[in-house]
Amino acid sequence: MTADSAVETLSYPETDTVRDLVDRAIDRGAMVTLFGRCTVEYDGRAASSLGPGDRHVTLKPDGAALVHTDEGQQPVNWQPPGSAHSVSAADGALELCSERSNPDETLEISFETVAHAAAFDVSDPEELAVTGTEADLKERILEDPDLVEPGFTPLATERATPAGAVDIYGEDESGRTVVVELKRRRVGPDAVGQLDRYVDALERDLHAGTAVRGILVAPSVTDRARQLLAKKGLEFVSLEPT
Amino acid sequence: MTADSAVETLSYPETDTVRDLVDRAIDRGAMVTLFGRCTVEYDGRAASSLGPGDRHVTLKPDGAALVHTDEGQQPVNWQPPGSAHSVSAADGALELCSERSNPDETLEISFETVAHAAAFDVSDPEELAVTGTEADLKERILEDPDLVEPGFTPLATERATPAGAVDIYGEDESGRTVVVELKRRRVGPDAVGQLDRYVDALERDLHAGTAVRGILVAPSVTDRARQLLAKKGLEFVSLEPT
DNA sequence: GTTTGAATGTCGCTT
DNA sequence: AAGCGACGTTCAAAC
Repeated sequence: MTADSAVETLSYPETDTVRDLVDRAIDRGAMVTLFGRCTVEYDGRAASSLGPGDRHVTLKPDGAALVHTDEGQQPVNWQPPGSAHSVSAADGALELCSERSNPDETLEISFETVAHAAAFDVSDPEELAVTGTEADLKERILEDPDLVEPGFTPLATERATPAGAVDIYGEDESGRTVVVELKRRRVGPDAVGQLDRYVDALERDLHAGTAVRGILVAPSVTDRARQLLAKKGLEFVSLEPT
Repeated sequence: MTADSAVETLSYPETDTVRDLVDRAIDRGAMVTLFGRCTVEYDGRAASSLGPGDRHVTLKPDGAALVHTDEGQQPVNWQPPGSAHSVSAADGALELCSERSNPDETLEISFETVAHAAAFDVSDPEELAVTGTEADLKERILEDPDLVEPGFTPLATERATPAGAVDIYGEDESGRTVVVELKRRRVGPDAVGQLDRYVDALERDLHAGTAVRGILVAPSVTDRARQLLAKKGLEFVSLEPT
């Protein structure tokens, strides 16, 4: 791939010209970006309408489409990967359409003016390596179970219960069954509910009369979550991710 | 704004040239996009490392930063709005840095090659109008409460309880208190837990002995959620958003 | 394909 | 600032 072939750009192009560029780029699996004044209509899981304004549009070769304004981390409109992009020129306006099924969703972008268009031939062999996730926290506890409490012995991870898979399943110093739910950050009531369902499911699953301890491991909890923990007879251990 | 001033672009620029363009664009509140071979390091709530590859980078005037590969709807790396962008040229490589505090987070992008750079002056006065949301579902039920059940009378929305605000609070035909939790799509156990907390909180809040009915309104429920509903003595009404 | 829960979730609203 | 819940959440893994 030569430098010249990797990027194709147009500034304030004729509609037919940019249509051709976009069409060819989609065909060869390039990434397309457009900037200009446009309107956007979406219909699918919900429906939305966006009046005229300057936006940045990205069409990815995997079928994803993104419409970004000058504000916000999230696109104002989008289409998920797997959608089919198409382009046309009607009445001097550039029209982009991205459709998918299951669920049926359509995104239509109509450009009044295209200020800039570009096609990029992308090559990205690298995987993102993330640390500091819940999975990391789990590994840390498995290496040093005393972080939960002295004498804690992990017996299984992702142990199945009727209420779903438990993060860490084990027993305490005196042999009582312990369920540990991990969260990498401060938790609210939802996580307590999750832990409670696991404890409940295990108490039913095991022999009657078996008391199961539930321990929530997280950096901290909200007030409501703390109350809910107390009410449910569950415990909390404060532990920061590395 | 003239057509010529709205967009500035460079293809395979010298490092110093693109640094100046980016610097000026950040200063004047323009949106910047770059495409080229780069590495990305993030450190903050988590930490990540991304080896060399072709990516598309966006710097927004509100402080958001986005790094997109050729795949996926979500950026591979990013920085939220409110971050401070800076650019420098070191050893012939273009370096972008986006930092924020609270929490402290840093995103560093190092370009081996910049294939394309652009600065866009954005103007977007329009608000996005979305329909088909939970708020729409609520309005629909308030207009026609029989959708929940014949004889249902809404008394309040967002009624405060110790467990949070209830979507719709009302009473049934026979005067029993009813709590309605709305979901615009198929729900899992979390929504049942939420409804249960509201019912529980209201039964404590009202005079002792007052039975409170809890009704989950959603298109459908998962198996686990249905079991949890039954166990908690809660009800379910199937209702699709328009 | 459905279900489940994590996420650097993000976003908006209320306290 | 913190808490809480919605979101066209998206995403990946398990079933």
